[in-house]
Amino acid sequence: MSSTTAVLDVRPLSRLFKALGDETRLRIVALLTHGELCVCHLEDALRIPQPTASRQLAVLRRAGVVECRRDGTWVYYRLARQLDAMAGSQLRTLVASFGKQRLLREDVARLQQAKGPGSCQ
Amino acid sequence: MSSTTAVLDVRPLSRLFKALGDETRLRIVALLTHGELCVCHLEDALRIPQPTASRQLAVLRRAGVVECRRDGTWVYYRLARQLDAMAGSQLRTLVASFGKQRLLREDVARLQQAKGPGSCQ
DNA sequence: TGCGTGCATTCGCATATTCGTATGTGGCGG
DNA sequence: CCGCCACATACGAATATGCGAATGCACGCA
Repeated sequence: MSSTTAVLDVRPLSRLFKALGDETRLRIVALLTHGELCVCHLEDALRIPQPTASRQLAVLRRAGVVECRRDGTWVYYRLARQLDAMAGSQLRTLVASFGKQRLLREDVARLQQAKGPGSCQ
Repeated sequence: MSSTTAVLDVRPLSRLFKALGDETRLRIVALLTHGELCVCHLEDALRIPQPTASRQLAVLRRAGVVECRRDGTWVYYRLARQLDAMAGSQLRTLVASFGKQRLLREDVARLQQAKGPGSCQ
């Protein structure tokens, strides 16, 4: 009856957008679009200091955008599967857009092979 | 050669996400998904004070998310066509998601007919 | 057990965002 | 011309967000 009741919960979506509304975080997501990366890779690729990388990754993690996996000394980040349907649609659209950026793809490939296949040693 | 050069300009996209990263603004966009509305409609539907509506609409306008048209005393807002390709994709995905929300559609329809067909008189 | 490395967190400060309140502006009617 | 209406904008206070610098923590290794 009343249109004041939340007929649509926009909170998951607004949380996603808030996390993506920062250039550094968006560049991180762009890189992760092409596969998982560890923090040192992101620092190198984006030329950002280590605490910045770590902090922005924490923001993305708290927003459910990324998740991480520890492998010995290194921590690998990847995009997380979205629980909210609309958030999932938006992130899939974003991944599709970034996937079309050839230069970005090449950047990531160069980055990964420069660091050796699959690790940071 | 250097991967520091901005291989991908994320600024238009981050501007869009920053604008959408607020619950009130996202609810406004959700309503505008179904057609243009004047400010007083938005105030009523969202139960927000007038300066809040006006301010958030200004934020959306400066971010290029919405545009407005003056009709006498009233100002009608609608979603704006996106210049940036990736921003356009995101907004289209959002519109598609919101369009599937039946309750929201009904809310808007009720709102518009309660206010009379096409104006605020 | 001590040290180095990769990553996370804390602190302090500068800047940005949000909201309520008050005020300004433009258009219409009397 | 005056007053009303819809809407926009200018404050000021509270809160949030950003970064650099420093510190903490976990893991691997000698």
